[in-house]
Amino acid sequence: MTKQFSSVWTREPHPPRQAGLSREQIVKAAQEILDAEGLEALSMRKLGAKLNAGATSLYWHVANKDELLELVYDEAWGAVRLPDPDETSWREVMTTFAYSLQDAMMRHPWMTSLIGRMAALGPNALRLTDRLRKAFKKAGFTGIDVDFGCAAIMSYVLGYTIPQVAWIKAAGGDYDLDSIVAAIERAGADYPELVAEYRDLHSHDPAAHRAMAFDFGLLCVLDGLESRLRKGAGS
Amino acid sequence: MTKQFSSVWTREPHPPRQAGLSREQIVKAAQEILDAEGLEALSMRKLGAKLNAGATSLYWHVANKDELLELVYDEAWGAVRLPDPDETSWREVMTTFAYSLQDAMMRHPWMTSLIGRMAALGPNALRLTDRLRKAFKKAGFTGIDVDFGCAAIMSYVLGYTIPQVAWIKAAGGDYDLDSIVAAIERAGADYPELVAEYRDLHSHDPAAHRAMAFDFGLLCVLDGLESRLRKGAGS
DNA sequence: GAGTGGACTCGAACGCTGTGCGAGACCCGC
DNA sequence: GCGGGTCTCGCACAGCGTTCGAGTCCACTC
Repeated sequence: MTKQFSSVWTREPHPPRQAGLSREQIVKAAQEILDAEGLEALSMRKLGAKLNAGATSLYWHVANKDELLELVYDEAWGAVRLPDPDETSWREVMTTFAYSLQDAMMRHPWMTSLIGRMAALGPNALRLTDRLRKAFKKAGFTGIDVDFGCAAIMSYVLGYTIPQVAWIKAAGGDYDLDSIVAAIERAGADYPELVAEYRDLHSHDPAAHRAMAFDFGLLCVLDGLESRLRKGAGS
Repeated sequence: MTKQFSSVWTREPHPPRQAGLSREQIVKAAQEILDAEGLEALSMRKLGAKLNAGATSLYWHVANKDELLELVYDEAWGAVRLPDPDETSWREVMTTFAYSLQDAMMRHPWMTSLIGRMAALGPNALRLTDRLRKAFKKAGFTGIDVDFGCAAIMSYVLGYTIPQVAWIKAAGGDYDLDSIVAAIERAGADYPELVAEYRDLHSHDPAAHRAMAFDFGLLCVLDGLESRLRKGAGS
């Protein structure tokens, strides 16, 4: 940023405190650091510096780092889409939801580290579960089966994506297939068959393979849910 | 610890170096700390103290803390059971595997924090995936469906258990239902319906509910897999 | 205009972390 | 006795989250 001729003497009334610090601003900056550099790179000092503020100033707006993480975490949950079940078929709603959730986790890899550490109890997360439950009810599930259904599809998507993201991280962040395969080869000398199949598997487009594998399991879950729906048990 | 009359002069030949430090010993002690106090409580200094050694002595046997965590992590994977597919039905093998994996994660809650952070490439983890693949082949899956099947069941179990463990942690480690419900009530004032259902849901035995929900999703996945097996596609 | 009180910022400091470094201790084969 | 490899560890460094208390600024009231 080029500086005009202006100094302490000629500046406008309120330049340093430009609207001050706000909670939303802090959360937004934190998310940017997290997305760009990962969970371990986020420190209060760095975050303060990014906002042209002292590290300890943040503690006026946020109780501590954990609370800050909860805020960013819930913000990320807010990006997950779940179509209106009144306008779309049940399976389509769930499919869109599943892909949207996976997408959010891929775009914010730090989420996967938080899922195992703190419960998602923020307003966005609650809104999402509420809407997910409504979608299941709309589809015809009743009683405790609503819970079970929500848990089933949620579990699958999380469980598929979390290790996936861990692998991407382990490979250096850019899904470098060669290094993954190399690591497996180095570690798995005792299982030549497994190594060979892995190598064969990943010689094709990895993104396409990932999408197919995700879809396969998703269809399994949805088929399983649908057959239970048709049996119409309802605890 | 009370000290006998003994000093530098009267001690026996090799008292301090009592068999020295070993990698296995370190990993074992680390696992004990992790199980008892959680991931964040593990520090190199504390681990050294537990072994009556200096913190930096550990670095002779282990490259750094991350490598140490990989070792303990893989050790935990080694505890997961997968029955011999020659002696048991396919679905039973998978069910036992699923419950054993869930059990391992429940007993070592720190695992859930590591799954999203590092890939499971240790010998125990590789052996397990190798055996899982063999079980799927034995069941009749072929080609790429073997991978897809492994991913599907693995994903479901991980995805179900990881948030579950996070909730237990959030509730203070002892699955204190009241505090979970209270937290939801506090956070979810906008979704009275959801809160009411949660409260109703958890008023019964939580462990039983957890088992039922887990089983429900597991059956969905297994049914979905089985129907695909019968169709006998095989990419 | 002077004064007061709340909102907000921030530098210094504390106790903690992982880890590099170099000095030392111990034991074995010469 | 004497290297030399194996192993231990105290010191130090940079960084962390967080507390505390002093200080700045703004809006308001006399």
